[in-house]
Amino acid sequence: MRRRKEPSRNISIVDVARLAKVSISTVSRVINKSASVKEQSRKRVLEAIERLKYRPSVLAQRLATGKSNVIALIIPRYEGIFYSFYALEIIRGVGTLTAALKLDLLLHLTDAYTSFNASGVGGIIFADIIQNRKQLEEVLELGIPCIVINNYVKDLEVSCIAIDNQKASEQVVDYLVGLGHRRIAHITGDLLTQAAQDRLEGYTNGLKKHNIPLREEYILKTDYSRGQARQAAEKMLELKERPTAVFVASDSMALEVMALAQERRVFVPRDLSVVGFDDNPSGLYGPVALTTVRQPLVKMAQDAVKELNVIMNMGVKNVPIRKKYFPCELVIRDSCQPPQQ
Amino acid sequence: MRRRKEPSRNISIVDVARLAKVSISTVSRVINKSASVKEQSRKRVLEAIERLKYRPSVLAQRLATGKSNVIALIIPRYEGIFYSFYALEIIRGVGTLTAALKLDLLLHLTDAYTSFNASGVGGIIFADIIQNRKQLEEVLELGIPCIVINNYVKDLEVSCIAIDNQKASEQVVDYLVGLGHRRIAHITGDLLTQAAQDRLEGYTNGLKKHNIPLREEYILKTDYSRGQARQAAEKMLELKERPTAVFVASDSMALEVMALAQERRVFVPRDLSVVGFDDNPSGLYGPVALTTVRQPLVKMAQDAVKELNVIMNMGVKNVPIRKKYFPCELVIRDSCQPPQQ
DNA sequence: TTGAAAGCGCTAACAA
DNA sequence: TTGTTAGCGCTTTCAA
Repeated sequence: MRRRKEPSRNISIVDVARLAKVSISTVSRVINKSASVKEQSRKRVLEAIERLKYRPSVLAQRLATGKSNVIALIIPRYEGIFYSFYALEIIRGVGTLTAALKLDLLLHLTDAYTSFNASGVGGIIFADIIQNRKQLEEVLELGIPCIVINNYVKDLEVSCIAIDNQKASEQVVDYLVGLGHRRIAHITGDLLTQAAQDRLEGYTNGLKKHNIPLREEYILKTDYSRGQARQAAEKMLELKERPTAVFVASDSMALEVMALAQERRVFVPRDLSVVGFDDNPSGLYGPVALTTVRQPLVKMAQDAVKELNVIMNMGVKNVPIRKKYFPCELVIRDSCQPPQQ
Repeated sequence: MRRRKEPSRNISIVDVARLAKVSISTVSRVINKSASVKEQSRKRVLEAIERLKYRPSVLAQRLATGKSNVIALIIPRYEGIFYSFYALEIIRGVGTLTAALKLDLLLHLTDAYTSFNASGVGGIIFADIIQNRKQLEEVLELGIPCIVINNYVKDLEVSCIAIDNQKASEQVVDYLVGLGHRRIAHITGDLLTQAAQDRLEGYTNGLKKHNIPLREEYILKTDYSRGQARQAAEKMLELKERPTAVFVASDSMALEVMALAQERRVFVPRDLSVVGFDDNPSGLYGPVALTTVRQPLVKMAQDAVKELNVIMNMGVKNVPIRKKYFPCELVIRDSCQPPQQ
């Protein structure tokens, strides 16, 4: 496996020093713009660097300074994560901001078990915690700067930024009840995720608030996949007392529900009102534009990078732990109307 | 900026050696499962590692071996890259396979200019080359293992894997002509990308093959964004001699075109046949399922990782350069029919 | 303003 | 089977 070094050694700081006729310390100084260097030597060094096409080894720099500008984004890899709008939005938010801050981004898709070697990483963003709590605990124990997004972690000393799914879901119920609905179903996401749990809780709280009794058969559980959404919808449409409205835990599932309804000649919104979650642009191009909840995923991700960067610069112990919620917004389009009598 | 090392030194191989009462070489040996170590010492080392919660520094390992298991995925950051189905599919393909091969994935979104410091990286995948050819050339010059996807680079000594956009586009024209269409328009993607160029070329070749004269006004240029797609569609629908079919360079743009057509009471497929490109699942949930071209993006990306891994293990000079095309597949759904007379 | 030298944490050749 | 030691390429004291 391991080969000997290629005959052509990499050019290093030593070569530059030799060519510029200075010591390596001086070269280091000009690279880092630290300390003062005589203009003349500086110029010679710069020239040498140019001529040799020298690039400092970030590895060696990190080893020597003990500082790394790499941040790792850890995304739990559950079934279908990659079909989710969610993942891309997070990557987008983190990706743009790390680039802007000149940080390197290590993308790590993890299952629950593989342990992640965080050495060499300056900070970590956990995009949700699903079955990988142990990883988080390990990182905290090592004192590596770290922040959790999309999961409001109550029982650990770690900063986190989450979406207020519960409140948003309550508002969805408020809205539907406001339209006159009483038979409101909920197709959940994967209840291993906090988001799905919170949406379910918001739904039940919402009903409670309006004195609408909870019905077991109106709660249909899925894993966020389109396949299960379809099954759930089938079950739902076959109920003797069919709901007049359904709140679906993601837009892509809501689209599947609408597609199935159409096949079954159940018309949205006339016969069935549908609300999704995500504000996925796909929701715009169907026969009926989907009413949904917009969550500021990109902003949340960017905020996380900003905050993490602060922690990395100030030191874990010098930044207070902060836990916050970002609000969502109900986006009303065409998929809901008052129920037919 | 630079702080002194925290008082609590990281635990290193030395600590483990001390605790296990062996030399650091022995510790290194058990970490790497290299050479043979007496079972007894091995056990002591393992225990020490456990007790100290020791994790080898990947930085130091890489520096010492000169080998890195990090591969960088460089994605050109043009407007809207992150809204593209393309980017996520690539990340998905690369992400899953790097995980499987136990490689770390560095995600780098680049504009044309920022130079990427490749030191510390074992290999690089360029996801398309748009305005960043210089980066590629630099990497090649440094002799870093590298592979380009989604761009068939003819004039550089580098392996590449691309989609056969041209052939696929010709087939689209064949199909439309086969249905009886002669007035076929094309809404292009960003012509800075090779994919968009090739699709345009396939379109023109297809027409030529069927002796259909090319019409300037039937070629509408965009940057792949939905906004420009809408503008292009508006222009197209206002032509005196309106096309009966349009081949759109991406599904998301095709959806926008269909949405606009509907607003204008131009019915798809009756009044206008539409073909997209990507096989984006969003195409399935509209009023009319979109006929499109399926491109094996994920496979291509995975193949790239495999190939890159080989290069990384064998050495750049010991692996022949290979350039290949992956074929596409026309997926016929409901958005096309013979033209009305 | 500069250079020598001691790390940073690890691997691997060599000797024992 | 083990330990000693010389790197890997850089930063950073310390002394000059």
